[in-house]
Amino acid sequence: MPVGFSPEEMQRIDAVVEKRRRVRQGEALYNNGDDFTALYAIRSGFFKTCVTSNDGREQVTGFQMAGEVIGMDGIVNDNHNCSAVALEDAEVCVMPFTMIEEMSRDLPALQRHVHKIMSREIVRENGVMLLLGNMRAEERLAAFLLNLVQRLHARGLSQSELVLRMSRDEIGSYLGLKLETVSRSFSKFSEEGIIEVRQRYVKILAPDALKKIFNPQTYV
Amino acid sequence: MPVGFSPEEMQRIDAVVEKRRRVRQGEALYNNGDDFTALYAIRSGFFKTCVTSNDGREQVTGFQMAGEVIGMDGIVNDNHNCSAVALEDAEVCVMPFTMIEEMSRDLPALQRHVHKIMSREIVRENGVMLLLGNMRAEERLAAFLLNLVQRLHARGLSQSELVLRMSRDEIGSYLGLKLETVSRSFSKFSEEGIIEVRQRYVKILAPDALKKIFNPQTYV
DNA sequence: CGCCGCTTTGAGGAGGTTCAAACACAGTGG
DNA sequence: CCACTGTGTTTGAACCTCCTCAAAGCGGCG
Repeated sequence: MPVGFSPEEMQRIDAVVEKRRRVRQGEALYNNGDDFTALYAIRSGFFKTCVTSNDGREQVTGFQMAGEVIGMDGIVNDNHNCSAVALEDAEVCVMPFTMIEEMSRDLPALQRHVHKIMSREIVRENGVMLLLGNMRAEERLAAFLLNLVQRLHARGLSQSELVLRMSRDEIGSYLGLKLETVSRSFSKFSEEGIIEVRQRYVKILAPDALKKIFNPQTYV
Repeated sequence: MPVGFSPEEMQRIDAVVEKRRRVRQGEALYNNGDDFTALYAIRSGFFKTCVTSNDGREQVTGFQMAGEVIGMDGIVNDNHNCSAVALEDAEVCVMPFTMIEEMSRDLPALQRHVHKIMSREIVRENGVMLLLGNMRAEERLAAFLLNLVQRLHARGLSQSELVLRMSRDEIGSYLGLKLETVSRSFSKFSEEGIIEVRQRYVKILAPDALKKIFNPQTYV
């Protein structure tokens, strides 16, 4: 959330953010087609968002963690275009979008903040498109791990150890790979001593090797 | 642009939109890294937007035509995250973003409009991710052609004939395929009597067949 | 006409998928 | 306590799609 508001302003902002909602592991915060009413700020827990083609193929479009905002997909058509499912028990702030719009008319800093959040999502998706369109399996997985650990580190967690909240299948869906390919790539990294893997526990032993895989040119 | 404004409001909106800029074929409207100052509404012409990885791989993230707005990628970091290149001579409205923000504080309908445009872009990119992550070459190309012709049709052009503004290479980059694969898929469609192709001229002979390829399940 | 960029087409190869089986681990119940 | 089940993961082998490399074709323009 942005900073630099007066006490009264903070009070108004708090009002938007006061409503909470708990989502249990496996439950959806919202589903494709649901009416759009609010954006959600994740207070705790871990989500995946995914879209589905009408013949049933699913694409995970992102994994979101505490501090991130989801639901922007619903604004265009007043109903959600994707589903957000909790990968672990979670709590979110429900921020009614009409209130956000109302307030951001009075508070330029908030307005700018909202715009930045949406723009950040556009830029993130540009990056995923680059990954899906150009990278090979191991590059994708390296990029994924580096991104994940970097975000976790920004939240005070380790920059080398992590416990994946999602299955191989969900990683594969996000990266445009089959779960077997994800598993094989994990094994390969492990054999090469780059990471240590035991199920969902991952320890990054050689972050530079991962970065080199992700972006070969830089290190040649 | 939204509707339902009073005369004075329209006047203010016109002021935002009054500045024009011409971009010749092959020139960039903005480049990756450029300072972000404005959004651009395309008045005429055709653009591609693309991101580049630091080892030089390029991913076309979209093709944009008259009536569409580009530049939202620049809002987060106050500089552009991708490049927008004209594929044919083009003219855009330069809409300074500070003016957009200022005005949308006064005009809720404009504010909502801005939000929708950004949300639409997020949703569009979700769709591309689904395409890149799940579809095979011919499905991608079918989806691409159908999307293109639908957008052209919405602008009063034919719903069966079109002239591609982009090369096979650019189509391939957008679809996560090599140009040869794009070319082969075109040829395959042509052999099957689904389309007629001569270089960049394409005529869709059997739109239903294309739709069937794009989304097999629906027609089984 | 001859050059150049783009496109088409072919042949061979690589990376990822598919199918299948075995394994790990958590939870359940005898 | 341990076998039993179910879900998720790993690993192997065969296959397929798409990529790579190469050459020829097309079309526009000086």
